[in-house]
Amino acid sequence: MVMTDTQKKTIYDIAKRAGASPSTVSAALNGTWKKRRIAQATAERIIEIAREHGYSANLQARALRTSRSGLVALLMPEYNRFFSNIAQTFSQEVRARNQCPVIISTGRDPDEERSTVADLTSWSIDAIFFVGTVAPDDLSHQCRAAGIPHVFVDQPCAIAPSVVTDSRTGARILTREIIASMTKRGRSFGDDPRETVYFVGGDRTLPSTKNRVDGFSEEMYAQVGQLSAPQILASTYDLEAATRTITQLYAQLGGLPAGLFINSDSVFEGTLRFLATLPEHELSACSFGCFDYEPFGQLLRFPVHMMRQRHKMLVQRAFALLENESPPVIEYVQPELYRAAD
Amino acid sequence: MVMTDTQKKTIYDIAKRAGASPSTVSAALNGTWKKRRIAQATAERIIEIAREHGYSANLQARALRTSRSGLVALLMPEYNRFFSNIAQTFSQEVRARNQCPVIISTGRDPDEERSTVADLTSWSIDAIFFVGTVAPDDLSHQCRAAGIPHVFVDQPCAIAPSVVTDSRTGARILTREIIASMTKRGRSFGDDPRETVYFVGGDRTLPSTKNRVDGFSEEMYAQVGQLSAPQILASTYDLEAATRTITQLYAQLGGLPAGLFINSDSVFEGTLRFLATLPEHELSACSFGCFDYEPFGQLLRFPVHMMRQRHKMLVQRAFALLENESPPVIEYVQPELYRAAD
DNA sequence: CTGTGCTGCACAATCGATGTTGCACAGTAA
DNA sequence: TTACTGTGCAACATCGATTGTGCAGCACAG
Repeated sequence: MVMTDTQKKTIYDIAKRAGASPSTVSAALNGTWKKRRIAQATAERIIEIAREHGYSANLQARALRTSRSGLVALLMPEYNRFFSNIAQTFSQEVRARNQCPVIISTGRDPDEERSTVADLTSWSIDAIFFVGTVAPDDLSHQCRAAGIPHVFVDQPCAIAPSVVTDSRTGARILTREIIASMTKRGRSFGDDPRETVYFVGGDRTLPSTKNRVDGFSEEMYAQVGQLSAPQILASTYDLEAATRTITQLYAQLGGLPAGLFINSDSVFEGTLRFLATLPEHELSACSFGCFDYEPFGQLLRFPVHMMRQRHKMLVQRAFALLENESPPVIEYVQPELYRAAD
Repeated sequence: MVMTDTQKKTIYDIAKRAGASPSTVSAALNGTWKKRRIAQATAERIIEIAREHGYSANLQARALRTSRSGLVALLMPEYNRFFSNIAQTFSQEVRARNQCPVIISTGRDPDEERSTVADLTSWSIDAIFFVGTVAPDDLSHQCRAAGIPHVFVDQPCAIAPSVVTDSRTGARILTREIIASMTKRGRSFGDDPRETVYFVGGDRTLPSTKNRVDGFSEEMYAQVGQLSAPQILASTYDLEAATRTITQLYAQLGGLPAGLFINSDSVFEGTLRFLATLPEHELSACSFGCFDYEPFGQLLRFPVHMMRQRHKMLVQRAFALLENESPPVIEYVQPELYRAAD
């Protein structure tokens, strides 16, 4: 292991040391030497010399020449627990393929998303994973124009392969659980606006929230036969907004409702900031469900049912779609119910 | 906005359209046209044409030529809450500088770290931020050999600029809070091994844990005048291991101790998996402190004091050190105490 | 009319890796 | 000996942007 100098090593340096030509060195090092009819002995000698000199290829040069960068990008809105899990899995999968993960959060800003994709195309990115993006179709067009394979996770796109959680079914199941929990607490649906379940958080203009609202509504109709518009308070995923929403709801109803369907991790956190100020008995009279899994949710002062999205499966299926050059399809992954001890 | 074809545009294409030479186009587009004595009219015409044609530079080519990539990397162990916060801030800061963040988790594996840095050097990375890495000195040498500016966050390095939380002071303060909480609960230190505080989780071979153990020990000595070796159970940050540790401790003591110093987010989660199985009165008899901030910790069935690390400050100070080409120094950032309502 | 200086730009080398083409040489068949 | 087939490798063009250098053309002084 002789590090003669700390300078960059190129195939030209190695070629000189090995008494060979740069093209031979290149072939030896990237394994194409057999195709190129380089003698095995020559190849091995070159590889050994490269190792000794700590050679590592200049990836910009390679990418420029081959127009493939070995970079795979993940665009996500923010680093909350769900997206971080996705990022973690993504990172592992990419590295397992000997590529380099590039993870970027765009804060749910469509312009930011557009310009990020533009940046990435300048990098000859090999593929892009979009997670929870705001304007999928635009992004897909951008990628298509640049010839970049891409896939959508957690938010479907009509014109590109997508893998999403089956939010509608998941929401039905979670709603059913909340209602069952209410019944156990001896609460029943009535004319008092407090005696029902409220849906809090998320953005109805986005498919995932829309599907959860649909699932929630369907189950409410099926079980209770009634649902009023004000029961659904879904305009944003913002944490602070969630705090305001629940605060207002509490003021308006003169207390907590009988049940709360909490849409997402961040909404959960925002809601809890208000709930933390309430006395124990008010909390234990309400039935909670959260569409996202938060481990700490198991240890709150009150039970919370949770829908866990299977991030590993989502990402792995997304890779599969990419690698099979899938046409635009939407693949659904079922979430898992975590049932709290009531 | 005429998109004649979806193919890649190069400065050569633009040059042809503008009736200029590629070098002139290059100068016009990257703002050096004044230096190169290009007429303002020419520059503006070229810029306009480039915009019309949706030109965007091939960054590989630029990086190859200039040997600066515009990529800034962050290496971190995993995506827990603390590191995700760091990643979020990092991402914003990098993009604010018109560069591209590359975030990679290496799972606390030193080999993984080494090979990742090797990969990154092949990308002519402009700078690397190391967060919570296992073997800082090796990594620093690697970077130095490749001429890559770098900085350590949350884990100091003797031979490179570092920004870390003042863990020792933080641990003293948190320990003091736990002891105060015990006193409120009417528990005092005695011969019964349950009547004291235990330190759980982390890796004593790592500086941050070591400093927290030191702070913990100092405060225990100062306040109680006694401390026994078995009180410190710090061998890993692993979540499952934390569950096992607390389970064993409980079995061994025949119950919870009077106080628990929980080292880090992930250890908190692991510990809670066991604590969740205990009855309320056992939990409320114990005083908890966690060295990390977890918002959900405010809403558990029992109070938990927490030390919040200031991730934004950590990252911003790290950028400052990098940009000033700081010599090897260790900069300390004070964490903030979140005091639970006992 | 020659020389000097400035303006405005084009030319060409360069970064490092890739892959196509082609050449020298050895071996074999005719 | 000649022609032909393979083998093993080197030369060279190429990817697209940057940058040092050079050279027209013009104005103006001498």
